[in-house]
Amino acid sequence: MLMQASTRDLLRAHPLFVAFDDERFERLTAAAQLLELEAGQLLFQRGDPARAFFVVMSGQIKLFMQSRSGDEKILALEQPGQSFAEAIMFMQGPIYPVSAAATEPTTLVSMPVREYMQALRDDVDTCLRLLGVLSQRLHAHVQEIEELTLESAGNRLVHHLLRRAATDSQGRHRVHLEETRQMLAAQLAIKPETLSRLTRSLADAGLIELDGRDIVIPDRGRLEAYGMQ
Amino acid sequence: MLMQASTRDLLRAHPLFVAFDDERFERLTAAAQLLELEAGQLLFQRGDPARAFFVVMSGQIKLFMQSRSGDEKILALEQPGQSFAEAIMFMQGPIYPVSAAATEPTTLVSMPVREYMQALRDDVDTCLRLLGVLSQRLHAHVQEIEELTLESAGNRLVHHLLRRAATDSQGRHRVHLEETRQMLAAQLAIKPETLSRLTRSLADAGLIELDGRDIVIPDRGRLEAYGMQ
DNA sequence: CCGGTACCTTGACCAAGGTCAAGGCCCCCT
DNA sequence: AGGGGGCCTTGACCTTGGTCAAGGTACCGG
Repeated sequence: MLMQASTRDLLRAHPLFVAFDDERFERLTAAAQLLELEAGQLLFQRGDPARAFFVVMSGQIKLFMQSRSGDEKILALEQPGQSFAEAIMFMQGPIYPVSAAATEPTTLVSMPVREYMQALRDDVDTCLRLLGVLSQRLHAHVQEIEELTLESAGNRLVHHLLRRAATDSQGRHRVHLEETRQMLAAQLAIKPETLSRLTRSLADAGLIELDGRDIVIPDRGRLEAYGMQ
Repeated sequence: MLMQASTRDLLRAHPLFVAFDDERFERLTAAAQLLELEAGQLLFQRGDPARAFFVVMSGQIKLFMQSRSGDEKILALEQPGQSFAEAIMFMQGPIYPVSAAATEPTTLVSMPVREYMQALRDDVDTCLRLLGVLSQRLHAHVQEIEELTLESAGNRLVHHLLRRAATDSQGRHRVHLEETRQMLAAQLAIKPETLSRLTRSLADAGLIELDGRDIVIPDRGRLEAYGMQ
């Protein structure tokens, strides 16, 4: 694999590679491939035979599923430094269970399962890290199931905003939306129209302020209280 | 831990223990505890500090979550031979993310995380099996998220029935419900009233036949076709 | 055999969120 | 500056599934 130093460093620091010794890391990068995707390009589709997992180097990957009628649910947006589809290594029928596409020009490393599994067998430390990664993902999914079944669309939006909020230069809580509203709706499993109505009613109640691609939270405590009922 | 031979055999054969050598297995069973729960008894609650995971020996454990208003969603029903809550071993804040209760008189083995983790560190084979277990669970959850967001309640019921259907003595596809209708509803994340209406309309359409605690599927292909739209 | 209790079913009504259609806004492109 | 396209918003209406209340049914203990 041809690789810039920055790419190599990002991969080297990843939990699934950091514990390997240099020799094994070299062997793995030699087996890996560097992929470049254009905005919108499909990486794999649900049902495709799975022979590799991936680490994002730059750009963004959308993991999603589609209903027969074309509705889309976004399971995750993977950012630089994050890996995805590692779990397919341990499945009996190695098939991607969801689809993946780039949302913008994206570079990623494709790591073949065969080679990585060989390395894993000799490295308990990396096994344990991988267990940590999968456990975290499992927990996130359990939480998502909980919200989907027990919370209203409005509460899901509020929790999502609170989770993503960062403190800006003026010390205010703020969510910067890189993605379109449609994509945010697809993450929350609602329609864009509903998202629009929900943000409006939160704004009308003074719980959030809309500022272009940003959403400002003037009083975090008040929004949290609202999300609790 | 006091243990009958049958209990010991069931544990010995479990994926998370089968690969250990006898000495290590002895040390682990010595550290484990055998628990007896009555029907309805709570094992742990969401948020409790997590210091052990569990293997069901007999009976049944319900993993569930509750909304503030008391609605219940059942995440899984764990049967004899199945383990649960292993993932808490690898979480930063070791806390159970869901609640667990026995649905009937139940015996289970409580395995302390500390001891098991030590054993894991020396046994790549078991690490890999554990990765397999978690991957499968992850996949199941992804599928559940997909059904919750992209399928109607009716389709979820149909898929659930098709997944559980076994061939009976007359060669007919049949689902035997050990649980109450309310519990089935809580697994599907719908209300008992809705479940009742859905089974009725499937029965009226001749797609299923109700037979006490059993549901018979006279024509599997026809039900599958229905579930596809 | 009777009565109680919990579970299940049914009906009438309601609410959350989806659908469809129209219009507005923003941004890019020339 | 003008025009076009995609995105977002809004409004009117509809559908799905939930809510509430009233029976019905099955099983259990006496």
